[in-house]
Amino acid sequence: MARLSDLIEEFIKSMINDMDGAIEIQRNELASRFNCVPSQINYVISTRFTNEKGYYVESRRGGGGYISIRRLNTNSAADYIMHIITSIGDKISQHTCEVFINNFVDYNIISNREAMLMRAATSDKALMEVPMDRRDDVRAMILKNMLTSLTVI
Amino acid sequence: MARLSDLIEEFIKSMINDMDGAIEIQRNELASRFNCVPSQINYVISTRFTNEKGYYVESRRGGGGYISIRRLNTNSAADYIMHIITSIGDKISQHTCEVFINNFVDYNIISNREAMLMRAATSDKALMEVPMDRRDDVRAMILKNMLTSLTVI
DNA sequence: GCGTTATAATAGTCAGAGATAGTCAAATTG
DNA sequence: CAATTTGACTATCTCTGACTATTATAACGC
Repeated sequence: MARLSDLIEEFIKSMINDMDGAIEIQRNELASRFNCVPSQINYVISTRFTNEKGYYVESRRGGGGYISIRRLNTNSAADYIMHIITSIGDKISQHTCEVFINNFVDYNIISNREAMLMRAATSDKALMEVPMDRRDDVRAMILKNMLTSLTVI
Repeated sequence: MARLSDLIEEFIKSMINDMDGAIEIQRNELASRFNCVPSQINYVISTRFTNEKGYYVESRRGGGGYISIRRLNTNSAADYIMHIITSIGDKISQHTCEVFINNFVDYNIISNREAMLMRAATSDKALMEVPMDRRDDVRAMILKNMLTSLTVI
């Protein structure tokens, strides 16, 4: 049986996605949407939207009160990636490409496995079929495309 | 006379088969189906669904709790990938490529993020710089290279 | 008008009840 | 004896509700 807390968590997360990383909700409104007591919302927030999980929560009581939830890091990771994408020109060598990829691993933006996939896709070995003088162009496109896919979440 | 534990083991295994390698059960429900105490389920799991025997078990207590059992792909994942690699010819269309990638996700061989990276690297968009009549060759090489990298880990 | 005091509208806390699963050792079986 | 079965006790997660805390706004007294 699906837990109510999980449903609420999902709902909030998709709201956050829709709203580009930050939302402001009203506890009672959300509770009544899910037919639960308001304190259940606190439970969900305190167990699922913690700091360690990358969220920052603020709230205010009284008339016009609210709970705001912001997703941390994710956006700055996306920003960082976007920055790198724009800094990559029309061409990139295999070596420079690897430097970038290693940086992403260092910054915890991608996992080791993901790094291996990216290296594999941009290696000279993979681009053997492409004439040498066009390889760095193709590589740049592939790398940019992969990076862009990461910013979509 | 067949021991109860063996019956439960068989039951779980056939469920896993029916469900393509992964199930989620409720301890109490299963116990009452076999008219035994709940802890018997733990016994069966700890003696028959161990890591060495190729299973991965997770559980959660509390309301809506569950026990999930997954059959590991261990070496067969690498075997499966190698098999796919050899079955990919010198050319592959974007569409066929995506079918493969989606299958890998379904078989838990790659994560969703990894799938996105692979799609991004093999899309026509990424290969724009490559002349149309060479694209499927380059794509095949990139895909094979990425797949090979996965077997190394 | 201005400061003070209710009132209403929020959100927070915490402890207890309910719903699961885990552990371990004694009893049983074959 | 080794494997299985059982059950009492424990651990963990979820849900609920009573009580508390905070804030905005309206009402009041001067």
